[in-house]
Amino acid sequence: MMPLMENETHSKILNAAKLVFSRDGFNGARIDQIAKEANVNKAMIYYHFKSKDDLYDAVVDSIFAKDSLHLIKDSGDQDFHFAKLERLILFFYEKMESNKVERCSIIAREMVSKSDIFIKMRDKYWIPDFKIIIEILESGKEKGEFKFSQPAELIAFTIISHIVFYKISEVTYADSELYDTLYPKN
Amino acid sequence: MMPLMENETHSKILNAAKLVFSRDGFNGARIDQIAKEANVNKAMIYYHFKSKDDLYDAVVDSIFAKDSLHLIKDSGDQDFHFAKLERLILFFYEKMESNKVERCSIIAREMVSKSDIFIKMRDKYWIPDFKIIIEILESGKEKGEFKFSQPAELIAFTIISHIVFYKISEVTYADSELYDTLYPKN
DNA sequence: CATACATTTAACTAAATAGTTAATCAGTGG
DNA sequence: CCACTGATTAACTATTTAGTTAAATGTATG
Repeated sequence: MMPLMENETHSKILNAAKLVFSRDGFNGARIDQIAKEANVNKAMIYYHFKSKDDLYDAVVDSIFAKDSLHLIKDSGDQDFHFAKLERLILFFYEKMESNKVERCSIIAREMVSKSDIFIKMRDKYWIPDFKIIIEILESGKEKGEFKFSQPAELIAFTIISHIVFYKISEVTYADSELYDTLYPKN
Repeated sequence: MMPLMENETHSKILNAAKLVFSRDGFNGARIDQIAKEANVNKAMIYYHFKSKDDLYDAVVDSIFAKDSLHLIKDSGDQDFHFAKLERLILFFYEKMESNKVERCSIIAREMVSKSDIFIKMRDKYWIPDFKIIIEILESGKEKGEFKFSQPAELIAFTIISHIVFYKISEVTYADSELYDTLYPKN
């Protein structure tokens, strides 16, 4: 069979790795366990990926790389900053929804580590999203559509961090007595 | 020398363990490294603690056990719920400030794990704090001092989560270009 | 079929790491 | 000064774990 869509084994490994890394963290994750859950011989992991680090890197990229706010920054009506901001917030919320558990687990753990991967995530994925929100807040303020006296960075931070923490907590408080009240729809 | 204050070696180990566990996470932390940073022979760790898990447990307790909101719940003026809430929020903020890096690192990592320790932290330390805030919000609403239509749980969650995430992010964005704007005083 | 190339496997290695042990040291009381 | 107790050490063990290898198995192509 020709490699029609990237590669069957490759994606089986990547999917299992997503689950195991997000469940157990990088240091807690076991290559043998990933192989087992991918239903694949361990050596296949090293056939497709250089190392455990490399595999983790691929997992992080597959979760974060494809949904920067840049993708929709310039779509839709450009005149109304409120609608623009609303669209970005909704997009960001929905991106946190997709792969929620994997994404949130990795974010939470990486936020407080100082690994190379963390630096990459922060500077390559998070800060650019931050800046897009900041940009819209500031240009909306210039046009008189928004009014605020705090730095735009702080407003942007408040918006983003609230969504992120709300989603991380959804993972945290699942099975607890508060869950149903905090997350009524689920 | 008599063991005048708990034990010299014991607390040297505990302090080093706090640093190492919070920096590297439970699975990333090395007993040898803790021994090294505590300036203590490795076997001393097993003389004072049953296992790595037991040591981690002690670390978590030493960071979280001593500052429940219960401690100040009934202090001060009991008539004005706004002042009461303000006092609790301030206390909570200050408790997040003390041992900030260790506390936040452990919280962030434990939030998305499902370990026994996590369940203990959530049910023994976090949810009780939640409930104290909820209680005050509700009794303040009854007396007509507060007005809100959302469930009190959600308001309490919003208050607490914002402080927690703000502090976790302080650890996250240290050394980044956004740090000075988000955390101007430091 | 035969050659080449990609994929897969079981068995192996080397290093790391949590935990143990048996011996030693230092102080205290009789 | 001897016996006892708690504290401390260096050396050791058993296991786990990331990573390797060499051989086997397809799979396509001339």
